[in-house]
Amino acid sequence: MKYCSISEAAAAFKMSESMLRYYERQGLLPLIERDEAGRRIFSEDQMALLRTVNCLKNTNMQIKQIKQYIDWILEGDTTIERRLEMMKRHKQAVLDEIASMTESLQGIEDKITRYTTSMEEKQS
Amino acid sequence: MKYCSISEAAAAFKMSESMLRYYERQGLLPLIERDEAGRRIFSEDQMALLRTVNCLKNTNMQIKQIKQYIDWILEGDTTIERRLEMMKRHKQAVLDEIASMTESLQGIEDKITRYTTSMEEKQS
DNA sequence: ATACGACTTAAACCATGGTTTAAGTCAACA
DNA sequence: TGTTGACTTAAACCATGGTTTAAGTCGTAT
Repeated sequence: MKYCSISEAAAAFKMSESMLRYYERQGLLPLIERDEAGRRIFSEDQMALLRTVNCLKNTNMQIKQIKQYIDWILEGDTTIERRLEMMKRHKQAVLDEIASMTESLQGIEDKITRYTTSMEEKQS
Repeated sequence: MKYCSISEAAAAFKMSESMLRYYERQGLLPLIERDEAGRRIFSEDQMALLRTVNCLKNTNMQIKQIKQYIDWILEGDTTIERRLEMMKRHKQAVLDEIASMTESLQGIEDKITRYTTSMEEKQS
């Protein structure tokens, strides 16, 4: 069982150390162990949890909602149905957001086309 | 030439009226005309500009950067190259973000699979 | 021995992107 | 005529998601 320091965990997920401390404070990373000197040590389980938190954060889930999810994990198997429902809802929210961005992307591509044409005309 | 009131413009883009006033204050909607009573009236040109601002905002461009873009539009054709460059960069940023979200989505789908299996086992 | 780097804490601070409030103007309708 | 509803302004307020600061504790390399 290998343990990571906070700097290693931060590097692994391209987060700042203060972000990890902040997440712990917000209850997103419960049960993080400490070494004899009081320093955080991240077990493989904690790294797995951090990976999950990171997925949710990356897809714009709010801290409060991630905390709810973590709380349900801590509560045990009786909350699996609620967790499943949350993940299904979130999946849909992510798909909707991707669709919305993709649609707006078209507007941006239209600008690129117009400006490119305009530049070519200037050339000639 | 049809003009829209602020409430119509807000409804058209699913924004709040205060958001439109805020955007104008930030310089994202310059040159908005007023009627005799001092109320904002949105021309078709302004609606087109609002559509563009909305695309950029929807794809998470920051207000400051959108303002830069609008300022370049106001400056005239000499800024077309810069606008083109900005749109190209932004397009790439959007593609990157969509790719990142899509990757994280996989983690979410994995959870859904695990929880679904777990629920089925409980059933039996 | 000491100095350095990596860590700790709590609390203050910050940026971003709006929303809300209070006080006022105007047009139209009963 | 008066009151309702849609608008106006400037300024204050708010939530979110962190970052920064100050003061202190370790472990180790010189």
